Amino acid sequence: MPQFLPEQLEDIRSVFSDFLKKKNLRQTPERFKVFDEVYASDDHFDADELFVRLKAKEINVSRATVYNSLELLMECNLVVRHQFGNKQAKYERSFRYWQHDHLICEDCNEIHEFCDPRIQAIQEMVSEIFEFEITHHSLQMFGHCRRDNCPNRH
Amino acid sequence: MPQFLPEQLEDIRSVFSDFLKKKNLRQTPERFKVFDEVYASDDHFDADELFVRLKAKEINVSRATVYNSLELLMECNLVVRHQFGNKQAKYERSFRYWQHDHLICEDCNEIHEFCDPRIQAIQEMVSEIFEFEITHHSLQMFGHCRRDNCPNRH
DNA sequence: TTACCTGCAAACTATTTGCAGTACT
DNA sequence: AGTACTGCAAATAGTTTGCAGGTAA
Repeated sequence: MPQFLPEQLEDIRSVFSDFLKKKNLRQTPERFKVFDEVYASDDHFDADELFVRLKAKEINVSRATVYNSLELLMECNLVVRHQFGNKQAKYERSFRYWQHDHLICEDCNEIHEFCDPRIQAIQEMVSEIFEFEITHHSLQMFGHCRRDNCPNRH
Repeated sequence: MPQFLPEQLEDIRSVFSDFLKKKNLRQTPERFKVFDEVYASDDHFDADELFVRLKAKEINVSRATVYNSLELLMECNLVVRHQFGNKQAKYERSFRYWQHDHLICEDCNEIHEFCDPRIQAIQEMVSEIFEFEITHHSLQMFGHCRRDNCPNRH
């Protein structure tokens, strides 16, 4: 996932800001601290990781507020949540980074991203056959990477 | 998913039985009660649902044993577990019913199954590109069905 | 000023674990 | 007979909720 330039970040920040305004929600510093931390990271993280990262920077935002803010960021499509099979949800920023799926090594939990247009085609076909309006999908492939230093290597 | 004939069921039951024997695990009545209930149902259920179904038939098996037995049934490929985004896992029987994916209505939670060979092709390509040995995948499509009586219809 | 928001801790939900007694093999 | 298994209840993990202040608008 690419890193954003400062001015792009400013634009994305205002997407969040506008969303809050439109919904008559408050622009609290905590919400923007969560936003900043999310958009400073370019990986997949869980809610607690985000909480810890903030704490490490001596930014004190409660866990409850982290969850609340992630929820809002998901509502305005700046964050997506994934359920990779473990019990805790993983999040990632998603501004202009819609369609991609995940490949996960079950030995070292490394996550790779891929994108294949055939998935879109399958989606359209399934949509037609079942007469569904499909809004999104979730595809993960699991297996074993072949890195030499992968722990518990298969 | 098809229902099984009594003699097929007997064969599948012996797959479980043989598995337990090979692993030096005990053939307890509780384990077979769980097996029977799983193979009597042709839908997607969670652990608690199975527990309740057994209870309704006055078959008393503890929740802990339900989880334990489902784990064993997964080990011998008679059951698969799915994480559909909600926090509780869904299970379904999987004897000779390997490759299929799921389409889920977010309004009524109805689950449909589909199968598309292109997914296999994508899997092979991803496997090659990332040098992974892919063991399995998990694909769900989410959306809105168009049934008239779908609650909270979109 | 006035709700909405935050932080805290308690509640909750799904699942796992520890332990004493039970029952396969 | 011996040890794995069961049921129960308590522990755990991730997330949500209730409530008493705090604060954006």
